[in-house]
Amino acid sequence: MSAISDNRSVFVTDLAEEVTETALLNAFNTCGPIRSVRICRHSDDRRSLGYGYVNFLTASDARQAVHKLNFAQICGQTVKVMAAQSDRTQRVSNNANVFIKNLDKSIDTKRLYELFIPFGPIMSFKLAQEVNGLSKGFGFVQYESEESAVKAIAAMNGKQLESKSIFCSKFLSRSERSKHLVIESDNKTTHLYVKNLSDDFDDNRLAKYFQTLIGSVTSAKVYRKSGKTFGFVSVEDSDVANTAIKALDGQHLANGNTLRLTRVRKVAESLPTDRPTARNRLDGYNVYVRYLDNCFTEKRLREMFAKFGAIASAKVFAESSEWSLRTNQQNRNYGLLYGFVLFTTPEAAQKAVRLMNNALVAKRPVFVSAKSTAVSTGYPLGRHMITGPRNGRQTFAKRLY
DNA sequence: TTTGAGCGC
Repeated sequence: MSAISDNRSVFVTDLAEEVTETALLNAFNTCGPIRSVRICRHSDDRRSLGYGYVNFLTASDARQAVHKLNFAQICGQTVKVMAAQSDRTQRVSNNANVFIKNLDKSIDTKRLYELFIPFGPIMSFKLAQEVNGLSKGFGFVQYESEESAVKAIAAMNGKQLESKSIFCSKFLSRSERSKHLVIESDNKTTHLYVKNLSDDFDDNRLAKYFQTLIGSVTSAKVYRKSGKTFGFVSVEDSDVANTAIKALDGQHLANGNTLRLTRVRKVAESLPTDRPTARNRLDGYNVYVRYLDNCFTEKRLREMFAKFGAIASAKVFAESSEWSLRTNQQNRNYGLLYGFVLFTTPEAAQKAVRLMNNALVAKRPVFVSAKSTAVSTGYPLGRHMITGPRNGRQTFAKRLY
C-alpha cells in the first residue's frame, strides 16, 4: 500500500509558478514533521504545474495543515489546501458535489468556501475564474457527504448575496445535464405522436377526436405506412399535451386498437445547448466510408470516389487508438479502418452515397453514408492517428470534424 | 451565460 495517497498527505494548489519545494516545506513545517514535499512539474521543461503535495508523518498533522494553511499566502499568492485524494472516482462521483451559479463577481474563492463550510466538511471547491483571476460567477463545492450537499442546497439556493440571488443544485456533468434538458424539453412539448390509429382516421377525424376529448387542437395530421396508421397532433400548450397523454394513452378505439400517445421526442443534437461543431460545416460535403481491407489507404479511397466529383480531401482512420499494435510486419493496416471523403460539392457527396453504399469493392461491401457513425466509438476528441499511404507511417492530425 | 476534475513518487 502506497503511503502517498493515505490521509497523511495534503494537496496544495493555486501555487505561484515560482514556489519551490523549499518554500512549500517552510510554509507547512509549522504543522508538524514532514516526510516529503513535491511540486508537480511539466516533464519537458520542469515548470511548475501550480500544485503539489505535502506528506506529513501523521494524519492529524495533515488535517491541521488543511485547517491552518488553506488560503495562506505563499510567495504572495493565496493557495488552497485540501486532503489529497488521488483516486479520481472518489473525487468525481460521491453525489455530494454542489454547483453554484449567479454569484456576484465580488465573491472570491475564500468567501465561497466560507459560505459553504457551515454545512459540512468540504472535499474540494473551486470558483471558476478568468485568467486574470476575476470570478466567472459560478463554482463548485464538493462535500464529503451527500447529506451536507443536500443541507447546503436547501439553505443556499435562492439566497441573496450582494447584488444577486444565487442558484445552487447538485452538480451534473455536461452529458448528464444534456440528457436532463432533453427530458425537460420533452415535457414542455406541445407536439404529440399518436399510433395504433384505426384505418378510418384521416386528418379531420383525428383533429375532431382530440378536439372533443381535450379541446384546443392546433393541428392534426395522419400518415399511413406499411399498413399502419399513425399521426401527429399539436395542441395549444404543454399542460394540455400532458393532460392528453394521461387521458388518452391506452384508450381503446372502436375497432379494439389500443391508442398510444406520446410526446414527440426531441433529439439531443437539436438542443440549443449543443455547440456548433466543425463537423457541421462539412455536412453535406463529407462522406463517411467504412470498409474492411488490409490495404485501405487514402490513395485507394480517392481512386474509389474520384468518379463522383472533385475531392477536397480523403482521410483514413484506424478503428482503435491502439492502431500501432494492429499493424502487421509488412506495415499494412489491418483491423477496422474507416475514412472520410470530402467533396467540393454536396451533389458529388450525395451521388457517392447513392452509388457506393453496399457496392462490392474487391468482393467486399463498402459502407458509405453521409453521417459518421464513428462518433460513438469512444474516440477521444482532438488528435487522431492517421495511416500514411501504404508504408504505414503514422502521423497525428486533427480530425476532420 | 457560465454544470470541474488540479492528485504524485
